[in-house]
Amino acid sequence: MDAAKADAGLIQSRYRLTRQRAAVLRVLQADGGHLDAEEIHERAKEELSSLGLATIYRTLDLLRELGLVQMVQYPNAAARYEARLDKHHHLLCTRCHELSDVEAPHLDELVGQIAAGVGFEPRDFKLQVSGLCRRCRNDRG
Amino acid sequence: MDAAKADAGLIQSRYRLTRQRAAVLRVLQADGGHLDAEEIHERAKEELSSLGLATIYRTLDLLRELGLVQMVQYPNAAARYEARLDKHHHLLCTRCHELSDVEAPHLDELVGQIAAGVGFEPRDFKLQVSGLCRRCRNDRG
DNA sequence: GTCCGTGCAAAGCGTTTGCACTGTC
DNA sequence: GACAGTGCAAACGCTTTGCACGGAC
Repeated sequence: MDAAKADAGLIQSRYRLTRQRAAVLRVLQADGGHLDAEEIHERAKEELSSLGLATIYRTLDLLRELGLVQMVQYPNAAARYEARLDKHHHLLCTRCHELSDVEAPHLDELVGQIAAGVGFEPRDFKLQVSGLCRRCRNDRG
Repeated sequence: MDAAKADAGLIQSRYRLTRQRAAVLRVLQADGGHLDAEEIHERAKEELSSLGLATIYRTLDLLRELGLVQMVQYPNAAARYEARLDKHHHLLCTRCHELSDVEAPHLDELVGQIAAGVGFEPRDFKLQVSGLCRRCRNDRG
């Protein structure tokens, strides 16, 4: 995949592209979901059994710094990571705890307006919505 | 203050209004800001020196359950609590780490639309914006 | 040979829990 | 006297760190 190669190149431009780092990135890009450090560790170990959890955390920091992964943090839960790069937001189902992605087309402007009103210069923002996902809603309100 | 009395009444309706609980609520209502458990502990101890940190956490859970306080959670930081009850959102300055409040008038509708688009039933949502506050922006971008 | 990256284990931090005690009804 | 509420200390879960080793330049 071209994207994967580009990402590998980005890592190499500033750091060594080790087997460990490649494995973590591969896991995140393959899954497309929202994995926590331990889940990433499990999966990456299938490929590189000696891999330690500390390396996962260090690699995730690095990938975040390079802008290759994003982190989502919800209360009372481990941080979750995703390779998805485009601007998007999260819907958390309070029943099945599934996290899904949505785009919010006009939110940028709205945030810009809100921030401008109080002299704040926004650099990034996250919308986190909790409620019931389609499935849980049908299963039983 | 009437509001304080009403809140005390709400606690009493389901739990005992102990000196510890009153102290925590008083601290939060007096400050109006965003304090973490340890800060609340410090301040409440001025009033009740024997107070333990575990009680602070237990009380905050209870006040949250009663809807008297809200919690804000940012990555790599202790949870912060505030007595403010109306719907609002947060601006976090990445330079001075100050957290400030804003209202987002038309956000409800937008969130409703976004969620409806994917069959999600929103129950609550939070917008968290990071960037530079007015002061830090002037001090030096 | 230097230095970056790693694995392991230990430490760190905010938070929660177990338990015996206390005060209120 | 029952029981909700408390303080203390220990345990918890996620994450970070110290340190000695290993491998790439």
